[in-house]
Amino acid sequence: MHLEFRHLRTIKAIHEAGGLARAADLMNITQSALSHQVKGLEDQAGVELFVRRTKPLRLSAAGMRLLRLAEKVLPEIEALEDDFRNLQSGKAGRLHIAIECHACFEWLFPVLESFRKAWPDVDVDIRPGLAFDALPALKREEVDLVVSSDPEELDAVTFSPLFNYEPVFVASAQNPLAAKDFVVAEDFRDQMLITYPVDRARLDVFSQLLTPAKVEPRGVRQVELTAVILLLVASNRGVAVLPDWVVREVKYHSDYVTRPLTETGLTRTLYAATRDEDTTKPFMAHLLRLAKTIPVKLQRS
Amino acid sequence: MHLEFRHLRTIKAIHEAGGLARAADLMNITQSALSHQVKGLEDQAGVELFVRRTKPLRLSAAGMRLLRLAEKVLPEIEALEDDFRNLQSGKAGRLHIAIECHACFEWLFPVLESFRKAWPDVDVDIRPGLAFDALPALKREEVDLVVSSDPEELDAVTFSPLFNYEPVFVASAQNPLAAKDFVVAEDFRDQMLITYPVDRARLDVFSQLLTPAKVEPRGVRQVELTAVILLLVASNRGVAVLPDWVVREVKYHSDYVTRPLTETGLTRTLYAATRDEDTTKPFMAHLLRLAKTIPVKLQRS
DNA sequence: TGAAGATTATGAATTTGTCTCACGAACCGG
DNA sequence: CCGGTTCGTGAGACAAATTCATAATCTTCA
Repeated sequence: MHLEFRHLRTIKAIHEAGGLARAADLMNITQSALSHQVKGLEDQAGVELFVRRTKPLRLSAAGMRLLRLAEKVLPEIEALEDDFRNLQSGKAGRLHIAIECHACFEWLFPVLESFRKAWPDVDVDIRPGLAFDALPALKREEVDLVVSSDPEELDAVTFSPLFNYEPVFVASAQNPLAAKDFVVAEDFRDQMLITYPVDRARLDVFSQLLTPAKVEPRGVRQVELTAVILLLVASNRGVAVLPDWVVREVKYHSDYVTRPLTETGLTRTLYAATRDEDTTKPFMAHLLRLAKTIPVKLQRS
Repeated sequence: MHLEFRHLRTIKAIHEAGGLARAADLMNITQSALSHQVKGLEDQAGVELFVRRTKPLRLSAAGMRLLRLAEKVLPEIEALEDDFRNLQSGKAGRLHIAIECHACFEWLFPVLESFRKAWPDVDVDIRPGLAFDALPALKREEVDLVVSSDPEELDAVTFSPLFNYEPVFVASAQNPLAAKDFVVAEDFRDQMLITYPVDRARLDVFSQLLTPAKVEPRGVRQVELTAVILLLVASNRGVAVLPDWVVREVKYHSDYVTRPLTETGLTRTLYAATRDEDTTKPFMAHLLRLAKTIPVKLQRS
């Protein structure tokens, strides 16, 4: 059986117009074409779709069954076409975000909340589990935006700077290092370092400090949640290096102190990587704008 | 946009096969054909359905949207084709019944209950409101079976006899006519006659007795429900003529008596009228068989 | 009942659209 | 870099849908 949407539209039109001839008008098609079409359909289905006893053609029981299908399916198609129109006009789209930096949830959520209100038809999602290979995934269109602090020269990909942050040293007030005004690489040698469970290359403390200085801490413990890291630090089970905004967000824990890394402190920049084609899209531009302003406001409050 | 089922199947196949070439195999079609098809679809939709950056073609966001439609719609079509197959094989069908005889509900319900168990895919219904014109409605396929006690010679329609019944006179034990062994037309002249609210031609008491004898009762009162008719009769507010099976069904009311009409009693036959084409269908044959046996059993019990 | 008007059916010709074939281009893994 | 794989493209073959012209029915109304 070779049913097609055309047939569904035909059935619906004949039902609504109450006859073949009027339906043909409605569809800007010849009455003859409809007659042929109906005949072909009935042949293929092996079922009489219309009562031919009466002259203004009427649907039979089987025809009614088909009509019900049509009334269920045709609106679905219109919805799809609507969605596609939105996609074309840039009102809708997909915005799947990969974050390399593990702590970015903290400022990203407020940004996305604000974004969703403005662009309800954009499919927003955060894709965890591709901390590695996030940029290849971007090129493959598996994700549409990558948050990273390591920009690369990449074809067809733009890195937009979002905001600066400072990775800061966090330790218990009981920790001897709390006495120092700032800490340096060597200070980590006899410390237990608590980090997010990601590759060392993605951790500022290693990429910016320890690896260049060839310093290995006494031990490294990987912990998933920021709150738990701070808990462990506060009870002097180890030290950590976290972006300043993270520490500020949960400053009500007063059992730990923060110190700059190196005398001057480190400054890093967070970037959003997007495909060139997407970067100009209205909703993407809007998101980038939000991601530049909202985190800064959060830090001030 | 000219979406067709073909496209939905294509999208689904490409997704499942993970590539154009394999999908083409799956659909017994050339890879080239699929390429053309996809291109045409994308042109019409104005949306990229696939990510072409990667070599084994993958669905884009818009493609996924289309895939979701496909997965929703395609099963619906299969369900329809299933239904049509059942219609063809005679497992399914429509059985809308028009009853001219107002009291037939009494035996018809048990019949239909039994029938539905055997033919769950047949759409059974009783269509009230066409006591008149039931036979034209049958020819127009608005209904599929008419229960009537007045067979006619009609082209393309078969009248199958179901069972015999006897219209009997019912009156209060207080009514003087209760003293008679049987009643005749003249006896009605000074009685209040209670009938169903239908045309006189459809009432046995008129068509078989009073109209031929040109007798008019003192008055006629029309009442919808059998139980109410018997209630009124029992309290001697009038007399009635009902099919014997009806009276037997509710015999626990002992305040009324029944008497034959005329010395020998009347015998009538109930018929089922069906379109010739339907009469041979298995489910219709089954229903007719049930309608011949079940009412008889009911009368005996 | 018969004629006019409306509605559907049919066959041949035409147009439209889809598929195949053959080939080329791009990509992947070793 | 090269064979193998996958996708894209254009031309021609083929199938299917539509139109045109006309016939066959049915409905209505006088």
